[in-house]
Amino acid sequence: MPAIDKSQVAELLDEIAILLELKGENVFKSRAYRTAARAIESMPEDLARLVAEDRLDSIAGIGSALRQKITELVTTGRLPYHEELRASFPPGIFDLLQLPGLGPKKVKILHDQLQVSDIDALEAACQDHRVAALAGFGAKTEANLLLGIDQRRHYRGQHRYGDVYALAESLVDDLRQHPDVIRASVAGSLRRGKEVLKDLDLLASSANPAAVMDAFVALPGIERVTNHGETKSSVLFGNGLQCDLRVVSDTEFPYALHHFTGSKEHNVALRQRAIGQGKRLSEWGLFLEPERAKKIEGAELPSGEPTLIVCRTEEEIFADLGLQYVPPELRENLGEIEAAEAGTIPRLVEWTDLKGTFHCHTVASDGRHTLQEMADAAAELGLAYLGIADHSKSSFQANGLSEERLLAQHREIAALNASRDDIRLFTGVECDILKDGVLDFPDEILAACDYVVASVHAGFTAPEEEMTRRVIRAMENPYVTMLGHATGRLLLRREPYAINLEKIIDCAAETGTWIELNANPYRLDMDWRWWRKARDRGVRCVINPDAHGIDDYGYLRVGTQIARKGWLRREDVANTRTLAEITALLQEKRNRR
DNA sequence: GCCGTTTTCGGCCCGACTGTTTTCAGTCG
Repeated sequence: MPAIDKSQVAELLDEIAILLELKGENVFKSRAYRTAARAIESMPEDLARLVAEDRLDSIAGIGSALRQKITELVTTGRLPYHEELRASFPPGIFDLLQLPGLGPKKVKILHDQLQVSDIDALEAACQDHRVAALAGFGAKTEANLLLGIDQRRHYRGQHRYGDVYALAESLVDDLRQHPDVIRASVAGSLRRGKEVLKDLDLLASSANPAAVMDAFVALPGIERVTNHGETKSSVLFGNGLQCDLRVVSDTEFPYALHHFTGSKEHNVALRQRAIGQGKRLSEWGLFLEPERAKKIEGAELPSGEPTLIVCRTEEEIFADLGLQYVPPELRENLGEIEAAEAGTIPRLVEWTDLKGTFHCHTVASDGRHTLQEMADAAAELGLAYLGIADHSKSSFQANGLSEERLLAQHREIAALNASRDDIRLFTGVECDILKDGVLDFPDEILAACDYVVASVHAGFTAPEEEMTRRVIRAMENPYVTMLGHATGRLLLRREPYAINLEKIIDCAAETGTWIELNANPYRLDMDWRWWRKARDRGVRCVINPDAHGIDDYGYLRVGTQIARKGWLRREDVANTRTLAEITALLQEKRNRR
């Protein structure tokens, strides 16, 4: 039996918490399970050892009942208590909880009174107006639920970049290990760094495609093979992600890679350019077409059959077309071809350019790791500085810090800084922007921080004008260094709140406030479509992981690709600066008042 | 279900917002 790990235990405890809520149990009981889940997840010790030595209840939040259950789970791999709880509800009930406006209480009512056990049943009940007739529900709730169901359908079949790229990399690695594979790469929208994808496209070159295909469809983790051909196969993973692999000859590889990377709009524009030069570009090659060439004024008149213009790489394809190389992230036909022609494609920021980062949480608010652990992991990653930013007091749900706790954390940080020289910690706070744009802490507290992230965490439904005014007012506070997750969106889960980004960018330019590129894969906020404009207005970007644990530093890579997609260069991103430079930059921002 | 105790019970995290209600429950952050 494989050992069950901490995160699996935590996940199971969280599920028990949900089931208890659905049962209508004491809310503090379910909260106790959640607390225990967080405690297990974030404790440094080895779980199996703690169980073996019967020291579980030395952990705060774990008493005798949870000690017994966790011990049973870890030693036997099973927990009948959980299995019985789960068996008392239909599996579709968890989907219902995902709908906005539905919590455990209402789901319980729907389940008990209308026998609604999944999304489809809920939709039918709403359409029959059986839901509105229930006590505590009404016409508006019914309409909102239908809207939520609709939105969910719209999201179905789409995947977040952050949920896909690790799988994609391991698949490409697997392909490269195969003796018959010459070259392999991710293609499609993932390679372009799109924040949301419909499927995953892979490409390989080989002289023996059938062998590569056979190996591909047999890779672990594949749930179903939907297509298994000589040059193209499609498989389905457990999370519903479809993955296509195409295999071509190595000669065709660069053309195919360019073609399957897209975007369609970019490809169309590039093909038109080829035509203008008497050439033809497709997934199979770049050809010189004598018939086309003849029509071009002043062109030499070659004769005979179309001939392949041999390109070993994508770079050579662009070069033959008289263009600078266009990185995949820019291939959206949003001006990249014109820029490549003019030679003005910038050197885009790379994730190895990042020297440090900001906006990281600790156990002081809702993070999973201590200050020390967060610092150690960041140092190990090679970061020279780390900005801490736990929640401010209004974020009760996230255990936001009071003034006193914040200042205590500052002392802790000062002590850590004094004791080590491998990394420098900056004191900071993720300060809530309250209803009218007032910040959650007075200026003297903000002034005591090395930097401040200002974020909206409540009142999402305000009209655009009000929200914009609110955020602008916060940004006008000279102690605010950067704006956190500018639109509050959660990809494939929650739409952004209404806000006028044009005005926010203008305000950032005027006040020198940085705008965060929140690299959390659910957020990737501000959206890449706005960054080029922001950059041109002189607005500084800062790529932050919004880390709630040491594993979240990996988001920085995702965030950097989104920054690239927004045409950002190293100099546009504040945290590419060295420690000395960033220290000066923070000071410079403060001095603007 | 945990915790702490002036210890074996009683408190446990707060407040805005929404939609349902005429005073509040549920959801969300």
